[in-house]
Amino acid sequence: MAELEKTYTPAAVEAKWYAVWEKNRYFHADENRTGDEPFCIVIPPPNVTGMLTLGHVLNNTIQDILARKKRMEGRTVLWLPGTDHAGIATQNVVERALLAGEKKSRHDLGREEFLDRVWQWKDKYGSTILRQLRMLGCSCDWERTRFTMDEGLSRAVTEAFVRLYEKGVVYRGKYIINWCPRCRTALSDEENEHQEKNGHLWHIRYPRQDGNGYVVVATTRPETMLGDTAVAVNPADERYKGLVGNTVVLPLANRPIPVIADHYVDREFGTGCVKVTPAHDPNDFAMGERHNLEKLVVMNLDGTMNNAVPQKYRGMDRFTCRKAVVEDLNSLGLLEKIQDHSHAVGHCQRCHTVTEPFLSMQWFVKYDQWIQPALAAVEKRELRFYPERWEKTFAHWLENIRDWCISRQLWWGHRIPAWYCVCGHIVVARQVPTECPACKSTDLKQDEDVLDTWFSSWLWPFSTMGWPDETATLSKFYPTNALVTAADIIFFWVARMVFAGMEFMGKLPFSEVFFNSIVRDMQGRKMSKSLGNSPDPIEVINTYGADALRYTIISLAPSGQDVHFATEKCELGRNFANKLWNSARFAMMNFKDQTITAPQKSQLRTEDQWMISRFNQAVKVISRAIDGYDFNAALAAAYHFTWNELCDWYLEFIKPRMAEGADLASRNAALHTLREVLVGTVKLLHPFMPFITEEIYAALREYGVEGAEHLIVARYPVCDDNLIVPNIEARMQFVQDLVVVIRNLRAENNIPPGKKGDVLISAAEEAKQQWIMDLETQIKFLSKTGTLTVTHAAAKPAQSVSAVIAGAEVFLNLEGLVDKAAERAKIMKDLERNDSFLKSVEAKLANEKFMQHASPEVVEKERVKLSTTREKLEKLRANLALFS
RNA sequence: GGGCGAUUAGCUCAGUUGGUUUAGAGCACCUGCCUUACAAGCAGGGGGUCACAGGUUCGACUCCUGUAUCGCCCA
Repeated sequence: MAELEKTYTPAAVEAKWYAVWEKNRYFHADENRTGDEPFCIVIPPPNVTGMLTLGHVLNNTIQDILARKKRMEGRTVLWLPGTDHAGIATQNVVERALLAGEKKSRHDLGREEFLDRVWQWKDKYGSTILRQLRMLGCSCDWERTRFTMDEGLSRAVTEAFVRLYEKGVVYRGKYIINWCPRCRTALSDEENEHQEKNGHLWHIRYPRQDGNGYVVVATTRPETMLGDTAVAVNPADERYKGLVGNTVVLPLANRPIPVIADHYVDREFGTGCVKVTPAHDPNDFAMGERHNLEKLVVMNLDGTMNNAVPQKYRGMDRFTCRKAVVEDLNSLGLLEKIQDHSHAVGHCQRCHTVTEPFLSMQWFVKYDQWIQPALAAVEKRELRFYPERWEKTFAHWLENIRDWCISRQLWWGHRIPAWYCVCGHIVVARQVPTECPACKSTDLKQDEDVLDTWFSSWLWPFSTMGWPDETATLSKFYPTNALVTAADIIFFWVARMVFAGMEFMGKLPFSEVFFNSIVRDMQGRKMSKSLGNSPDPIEVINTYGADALRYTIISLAPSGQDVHFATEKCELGRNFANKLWNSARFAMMNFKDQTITAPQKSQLRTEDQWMISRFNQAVKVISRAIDGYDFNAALAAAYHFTWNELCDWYLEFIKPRMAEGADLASRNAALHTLREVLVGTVKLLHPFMPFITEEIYAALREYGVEGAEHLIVARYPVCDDNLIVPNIEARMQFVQDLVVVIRNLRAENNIPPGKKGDVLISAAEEAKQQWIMDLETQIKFLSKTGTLTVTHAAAKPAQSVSAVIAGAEVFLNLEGLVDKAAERAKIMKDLERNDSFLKSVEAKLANEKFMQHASPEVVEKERVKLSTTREKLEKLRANLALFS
């Protein structure tokens, strides 16, 4: 028979059970199973180069909680795992390693050789994070692990691209994009992160060509003036009425440029007169289109100035050039003033270099056709977000997006399936074309660029299931049920998956999206490598156990708020695991002495019925909370049930029935109740703490527990409302109050722990007297009482202290040790408290408006308060009299 | 500049349609306990004018308006 160690040690237990689960293929979702309701989640694929972070721990623990609960409810659960090739990030990592190791750049190796190296890297480190997820206990269907650059998923990417190109949704064009001069690639608007920077606003004089003075323009980026092709004012601006149509001479470059009028110009900004640089600013680009301005690119791809600028500035870095331009303008007397100015500057999400708006030929995805359907889906509640407020953010973004720039000047990624013919024709095709359909030439060159990583991720919910083929997996599991992710990728990923799902599958990819918290340190700072405030989850698991980490991070994560995490906090989880462990240990120490049989209902004592009632209540609360994505509340309820109700009260209550010589039928009833509730408890806790619960379940099975061999596939408890008995709960509550009040009296009067007390209880109601007698032994045991006397209406014995609860008065005999002054002070305090409470209740009931407006239930509650408080006060006054 | 969130005990947070609350929990703190499940524990205790100012209401931590501080998102 199983015997448990005194403290729970996670390491061996965790490895053992994970192996058992995998061996039994419990994680595997059978796409051919019929007659059940499937449940599916796709993992937000971590970067293939990544290591597990606490953010992953939280995100995946939540997914595992859902997966395990639904699995225990008998559904076929598919939690589909995999990794993302993370174009820029991965390429950067390998490039850095290459530079550090062999002092070579990717260009030294060449495209093919470099890609070989990336694949080698992926093969070597790519499964690290998936292995780490196993250590966390994640019940993913590993047999279906996918990678965004797999053959199948690559085929899906090509298919999506070609279809959208054929519909005109994917197009190629020359527009302003965000350019990272360090990564030397275009970025999407989402990858361009705005940061508030303290900069300057330079006011520059542009002399009029007619020699009639000058106009003053204000700019935050003076170096771009070298690419100006106009100056613009608002047509309604009286100050510049006569200026429009004139020509000014662009300083330094000495080029004549026109003054134009455009409604876009903000009269309030700077001087109300702006420089126009169509090749280096999105708004100026639009103006350039409207006015047919030349679009003059003045920079190279690395952020240095190109040959379109005067000799002096060529080859200068853009920021060096900014200084030079300002100095030169100043020495020419053309710098009117410099103002401090704070503004948002775009930075590369990956390397944090300041990005440059840049005119460039790129591939784009048109968003228009999906915006209204996506908004409608949210509107109609077909797509729900938790917490709900993200729906607003989502809608706001949808209403303000620009087309998606999807081409990247990288090597690592899906190469764009477009070929250019010498004749100028573009072939977009699923297969490598052999000849140009226009001119039959075989001289075709494939586009050098790759696609944005998100162009593969947005297909994830169905590309992982075999799309574009019509597979059994797709038909069973698509659409998925829930998506659990971090809110920082709501635009990158969530929104685009919604688009792709509608476009390619004709159905939303999921109906519910839960956004988990961001994990921060105790000071509220984001976890980061450079701050060194980011604990390694694997070390945490090794120290405290995976269950403890899972427990801790869920209990710390309030829904909708950030988590403040510190490694030591895992003591929470470890302590709870140990508590659970010991409750099982206690149970089994008693199980081994007696064969447990199902008791008659009449053999169940009050505390047994109470425990069953509380358990069913817990089932209801916990199950609902999980289904409502309120994991924090679910776990708090599970904690409270396990620790405070099962351990603190029930286990203590039945101890007298465990003693030698106790009635065996009663003992059996307690053991049976305990066993069933304990099994139920580990079932409730299994989604949160899979390992320890599986271990306890295995041990319990040796004492006659029926059901599945392993907890992971056992049936999740269902609340039986008939077993929730308010009368039993009220009875127990009364007895608990009694025990607490006696303990208080003992503590207040410094009764030594070893000394038993004599207690007299006065209870007017017959029923309450019976409640007490029914549980006399337990009350005595828990309150260290020697003799317990219950009467209808007792006068306070001399040399005793007293306390009043609803429905009873308790006297503890002190054998002449009463400290009269202290006792009086205590009673006075109690009197005052109750008296002020009584007054507030009386005031309410005397208030006509309250009686008019308040519901009958509320009024009744107040009446009950009134009578119980009056009764208490009466007793307290009587007792006080005895001490004066 | 626009939007969203937060502000409750020393710390981290609950408080779900306004009245079961004289505002709760965990940690920390204080007192007493190795009571044969657990000292990673047990029993008891102290500690909060619910950020501030108005308003609605018979009644506000809860609803409304404004202010302050902090954080996030978007431009």
